[in-house]
Amino acid sequence: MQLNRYTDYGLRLLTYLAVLPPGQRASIDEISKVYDLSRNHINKIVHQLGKEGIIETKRGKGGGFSLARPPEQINIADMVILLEKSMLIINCQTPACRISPVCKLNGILLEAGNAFVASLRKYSLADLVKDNRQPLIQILDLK
Amino acid sequence: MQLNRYTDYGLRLLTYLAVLPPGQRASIDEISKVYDLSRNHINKIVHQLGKEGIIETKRGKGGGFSLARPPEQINIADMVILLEKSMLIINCQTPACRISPVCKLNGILLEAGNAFVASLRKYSLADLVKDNRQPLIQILDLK
DNA sequence: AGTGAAGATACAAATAAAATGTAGGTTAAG
DNA sequence: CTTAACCTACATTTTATTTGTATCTTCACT
Repeated sequence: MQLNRYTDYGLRLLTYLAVLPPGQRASIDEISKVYDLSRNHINKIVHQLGKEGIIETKRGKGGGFSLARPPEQINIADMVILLEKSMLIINCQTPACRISPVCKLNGILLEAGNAFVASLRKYSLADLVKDNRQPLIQILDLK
Repeated sequence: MQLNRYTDYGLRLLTYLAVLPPGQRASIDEISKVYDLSRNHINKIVHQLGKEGIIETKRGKGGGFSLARPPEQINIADMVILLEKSMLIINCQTPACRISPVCKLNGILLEAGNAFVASLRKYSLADLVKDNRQPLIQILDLK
């Protein structure tokens, strides 16, 4: 019942980008250093988010990446769903459960999972930065 | 973002007990066989649920266990919280996140976790059995 | 009393998933 | 053509979960 670190790191990364002044780019190196996280993990996340169109990546010297849309338009729920491999709360198939054809548990857990996502959906990246951009800029050593 | 098998098995076990005619007892052997699950895992779950007072266990010949309260009074949310080791959605401490003092993410995820639990809280063990006791009895080979 | 069936308890091993690491490829700026 | 950046693939390590083995204790029945 815990999100993967991959997802966690992804959200930290997106927070970083939300704080970054528009027009500026971040690099994998920069982010893995400031948060002290596995460079490779950040690498993978950047790659995925790039493919998914959440961030715009630029190769080569002076390259890097930045949010593809304004933070207001990037929803937390979407990001969690994207980064987390699976949102299934239980797996009735493995190991197979013989009562699954008549079991109501799956529906109940599905509903709860939806409630989780619906709650997240109230927030966007902008909410992560609202009212605390300055302290974030300082801690993240930006500008 | 998935419950442990331990929790899953625990819920299957509780479903079994909810279907069981009042006054009857189940055994570890019986349950691990009918669901085809690790005997040891079921053993541990029975032990925990016994300690927590959810089920009443009886040692010795003719022993076994059954629900300590009527299914209506056993809430799904409570069972998930009990069985799952931790309900924390992320861990800002390990690996430590330097922005955590000013980070709003934790609060947002906490709120979502609460929404998850609140959704589960609408249901009790009785709801798992309502309207499908007969097919369950058949599949579980009871009586 | 003795036997067998049941849960209680402890620890060890195996498995799977996640996290991390290494290496080289590709692109683009200067 | 060199350097800085992302891209891609694969290998390794670590951790948590799951499963297994063994023994102890309790209790009913003979």
